[in-house]
Amino acid sequence: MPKFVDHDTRRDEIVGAAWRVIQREGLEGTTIRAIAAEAGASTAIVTHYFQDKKDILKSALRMSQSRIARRRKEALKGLAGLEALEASLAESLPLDDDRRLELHIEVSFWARAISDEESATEHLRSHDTWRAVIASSVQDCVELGEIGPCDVLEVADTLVALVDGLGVDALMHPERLPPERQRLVVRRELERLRSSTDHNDPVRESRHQRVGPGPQPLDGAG
Amino acid sequence: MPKFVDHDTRRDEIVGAAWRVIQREGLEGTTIRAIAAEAGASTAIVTHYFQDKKDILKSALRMSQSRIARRRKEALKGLAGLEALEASLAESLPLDDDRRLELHIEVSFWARAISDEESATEHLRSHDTWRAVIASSVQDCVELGEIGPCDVLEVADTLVALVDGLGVDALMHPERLPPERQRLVVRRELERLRSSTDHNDPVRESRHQRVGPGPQPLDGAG
Amino acid sequence: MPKFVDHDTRRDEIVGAAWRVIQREGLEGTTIRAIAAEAGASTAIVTHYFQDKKDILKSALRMSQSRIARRRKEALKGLAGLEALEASLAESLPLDDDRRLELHIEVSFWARAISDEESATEHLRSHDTWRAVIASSVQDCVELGEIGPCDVLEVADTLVALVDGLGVDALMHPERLPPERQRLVVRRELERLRSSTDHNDPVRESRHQRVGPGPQPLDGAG
Amino acid sequence: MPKFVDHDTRRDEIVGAAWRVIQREGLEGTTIRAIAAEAGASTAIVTHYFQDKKDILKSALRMSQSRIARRRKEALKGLAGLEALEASLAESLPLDDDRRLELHIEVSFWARAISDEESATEHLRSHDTWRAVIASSVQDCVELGEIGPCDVLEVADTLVALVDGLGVDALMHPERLPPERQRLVVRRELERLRSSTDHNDPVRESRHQRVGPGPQPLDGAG
DNA sequence: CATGAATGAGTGTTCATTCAT
DNA sequence: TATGAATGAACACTCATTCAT
Repeated sequence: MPKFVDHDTRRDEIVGAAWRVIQREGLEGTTIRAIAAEAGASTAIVTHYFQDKKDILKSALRMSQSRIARRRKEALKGLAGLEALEASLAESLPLDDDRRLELHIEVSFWARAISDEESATEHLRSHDTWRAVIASSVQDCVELGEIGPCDVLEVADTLVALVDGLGVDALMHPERLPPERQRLVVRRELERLRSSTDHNDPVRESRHQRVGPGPQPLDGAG
Repeated sequence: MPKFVDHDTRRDEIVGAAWRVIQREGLEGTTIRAIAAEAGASTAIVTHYFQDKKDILKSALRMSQSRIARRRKEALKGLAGLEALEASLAESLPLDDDRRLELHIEVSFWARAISDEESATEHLRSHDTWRAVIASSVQDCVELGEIGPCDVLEVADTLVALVDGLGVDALMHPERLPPERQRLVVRRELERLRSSTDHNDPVRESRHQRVGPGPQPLDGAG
Repeated sequence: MPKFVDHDTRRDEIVGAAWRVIQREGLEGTTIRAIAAEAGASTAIVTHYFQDKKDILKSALRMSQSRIARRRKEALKGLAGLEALEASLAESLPLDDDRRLELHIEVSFWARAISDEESATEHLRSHDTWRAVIASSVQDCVELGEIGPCDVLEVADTLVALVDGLGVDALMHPERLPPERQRLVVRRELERLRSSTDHNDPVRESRHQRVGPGPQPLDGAG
Repeated sequence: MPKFVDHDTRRDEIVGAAWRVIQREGLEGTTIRAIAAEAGASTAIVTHYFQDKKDILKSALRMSQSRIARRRKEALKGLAGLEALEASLAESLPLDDDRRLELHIEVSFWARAISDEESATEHLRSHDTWRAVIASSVQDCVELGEIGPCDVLEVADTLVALVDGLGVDALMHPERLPPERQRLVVRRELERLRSSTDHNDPVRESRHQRVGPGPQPLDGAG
């Protein structure tokens, strides 16, 4: 007659505890003991639900990544073009406590992803997905004519990098980069993206020819 | 008289060893023992030259920061406007092994700066300086007429965030963002910055007279 | 359910091991490693049952103090007057191996109690109790008429000091002060105490009726 | 051309520094570094003037012992009998800062003398000398008729133990046993010694009218 | 399912000591 | 004579992990 405990629920509780510890103590200061204490359980229960410490941390990271990914997807619903793009980018910024927590977890694993091959692969998996989403969203803007023809992947790399950097800067110095400031930076970037391309293109409807190696998106020669 | 050893030189050697260990093992895996071994010395030598572990790590970070800062300053020499701005931004990117190492060290301390107040202050010190340098460089571009009037600080925040994000992305996924790709992203961002603002400035030709070597640093299209 | 181990028993075992190490190696030579080895366990077990080293040592001292206190109390049972006093004092002397061990532990902390405020307070707590017991016992002798009226607290200070000094002298030089010698010193001190005061008490015979087992505890002269 | 430094003077300075460190930090907390710092010299100089740490500590103890011994001897000058005895005993009590310091040093080595054979021998050397001095002084009192015939060595053991215990008690709890209290305890002890014996001396009646009836307290021979 | 007991490896740090100058 | 450099051993303590219950 086992206790009525949902295995997955218990796991999620522990991952949640791990999140809070990581946020409070940093990844280095995160110990199984601390996670157990935060979850109000014994030390051994953590290794009961997870293989080992690595396993908990990986789970914590993955849950963070999947939550952010879900948010981004949901942010796109009902929107299109630049509006959708901006909404999606905003989901990766630490605009409120929830997103701050999730992003903090992610950033905590960045250093690891630089040194460690396995962590790098893990990170690439999620990062590539995001990059593809952004690229697709940019492509959508182009097709809608909101921005002129351009190297979509390069723009995606730019936006991803901008939001990554903006996010970590805001986490480190929230008073310098409060939510409104972050939004402004992203909005202006998108405005520049638009104005730097579309004003050169009076006949932009026809523009969709753009594809392939394409014209010179940057020097506005087109 | 004591043994002939230059105190500062020895300290630098140890900091160098610390760098290599941080790069190889990550900040968490960096132990005094490992640093000592890397420096080819005994454990106790580290606490002979440094107060404690915190002291070594702080020294390692500061040396990294000051080297990057020096590079940025030197990159500006003899240049002006967008050319100078681009050169300075490039110095913060992991374009070669030296810069990769230095940036890796910096990024390793980011997570710490989010959780820990003291680390945050330490980071802010160096980050603010950089932001000011970039802002001043942007202002220079405006005055030169290379870009139109704009919110200089906001643009600085954007560029700093972009380079921060681009740097860490490139460190994590060097094959995805090789040096040339990084340069391209930055160049295009500056390009957009120019084209999105200067068309609002009909009198820019006159202003361009002020400039030194060349008005169109990026594509020379004119 | 966890392993069947009695927590307190295990703690006592470790304290016992600590005692033996302190006796053998001295307080300075007492390391957690040595205690663990003496207890036949791993190093970490000590910090499993105790907060830290300070905690073990404090426990070791307190157990020693409480054992001695218990002995003193038991020694008084069924006795009164000088007989009781002598018995109680004797319990603080290193007359056999058990008492030698316990006293050795106590003396080991004396130096600490001189320098360190906290240790001093800790020592005072136990020392005051003892002094009060002795004073009360002396008072009893006075009331029984075995010794004449006197400054009871001063006599208590004297006896406590004598036994403290005699104990440590005997621990350092057991061959010079074997058990019989220690007993003799105490007995003669009490003898002097009696003979130097009781001539002032002409009515002491009548009072002696009150006493229990025997009125002339020391020489039985009546 | 060597510096003009008197070897012995320098040694004494270091020993003095060691004293202060022992008093402040306790014997366990006394490190060569701390002694060197206290003496305002480098670490290596300590091992230059002394073989090793043991050597410094031994020297510190011996200097303390010899100072106390010299004091005791000087205290006897011009005095005789009980007066001399009391003066000599007083020199072993922590009645002022100097004596407190010296006694503190001594007591710090007691625990060591219990465990360690060599320290015990070292202590015995000085303790025996003192005991002999006291015994001789007691003998002097007997011969002067100030106290009656008695077991001189036993009385010496008593007085030595009393002063040892009183000294350490006063060091641990100076507010409980201020100088005056210590003197009182010793004086009363000597008074009891006198009054409990001298009435047995029929040839001294004139001197001690006041004595009572009392039997011979110790041998009960009557 | 859950837990306290127990461990061994490893942490930063301190120490007395030796060495070259 | 004097000193900083350098070391290796030892310290208390923490950790992730395993085991028996």
